[in-house]
Amino acid sequence: MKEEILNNSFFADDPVKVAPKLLGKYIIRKKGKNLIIGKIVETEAYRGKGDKACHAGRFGYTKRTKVLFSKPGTIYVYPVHINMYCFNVIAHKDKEGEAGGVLIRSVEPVKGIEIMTKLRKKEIKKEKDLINLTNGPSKFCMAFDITRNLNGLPLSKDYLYITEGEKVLKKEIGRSPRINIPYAEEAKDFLWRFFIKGNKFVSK
DNA sequence: TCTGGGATCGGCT
DNA sequence: GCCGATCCCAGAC
Repeated sequence: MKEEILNNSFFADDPVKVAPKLLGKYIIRKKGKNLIIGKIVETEAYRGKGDKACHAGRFGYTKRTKVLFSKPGTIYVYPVHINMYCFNVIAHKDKEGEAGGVLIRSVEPVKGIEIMTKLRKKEIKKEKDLINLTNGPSKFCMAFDITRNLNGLPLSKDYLYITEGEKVLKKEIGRSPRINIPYAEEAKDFLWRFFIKGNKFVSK
C-alpha cells in the first residue's frame, strides 16, 4: 500500500478515464484522531456535456449542479433521497465550462470498522453484515460520515483525502452500464461503471 | 432468497 | 407538485 496523496492533476481529465483509475485507491476520512479507511472497489463516471445521467448534463448550471463545474478534486455531495447522500469527486479537463465527476459506489473497509459500525447504527454478526456496511453509495457516505457540509470543499488531508493505495491490473477491472438511471435515454447504456472483478464489496 | 413498496427531503423535471 | 446516481423491511415463495 502506498500512502502518497493524489494531487488535483489526477482528477484533471475526462471522468471516464479517471473513474477506473480510482479503483484500488484508499479513501481516508479523518475524524479527530481517528482514521476511517476504505479501498475503492466500484465507481461510476458522470460527464457534464452530452450525458443525460449527469445532473450537469440534465439541468445545466443550477444551484445544485454548480459544484460539478468547479475545480477537479472538489467534493460533490448531494441528497439522493431522504437522509441519504451520494459522494462524487469532480473530474474534468480543467477548462472553462467543463463539468463532470466520479461517483464512489462502494468501498472495502480497511480501517476503523468499529467507527463505521456506529455511524451506520449496525452490528456485525456475520460476514454479510460487514459487506452491507459500505457496499452502496449512500451506505458508504453514512459509514464515512460524509454529509452535505463537505459539498463544494476540496479534498484535504485535514478531513478527507485519497491515496495511491493498491495497484489494480487492467484485467481485474470490469465495466457495465451505470445503476438506476432509467431516465437517461441513450446514456443509460454507456459502460461507465467500473469495478474490481470478484470483489465481495461491489454492490452487484 | 427475492420483490415491492415506503420513507416524507429538497431541487427542479 | 413531482420524483430521485437509495436503503431497508415485511411478506411471499
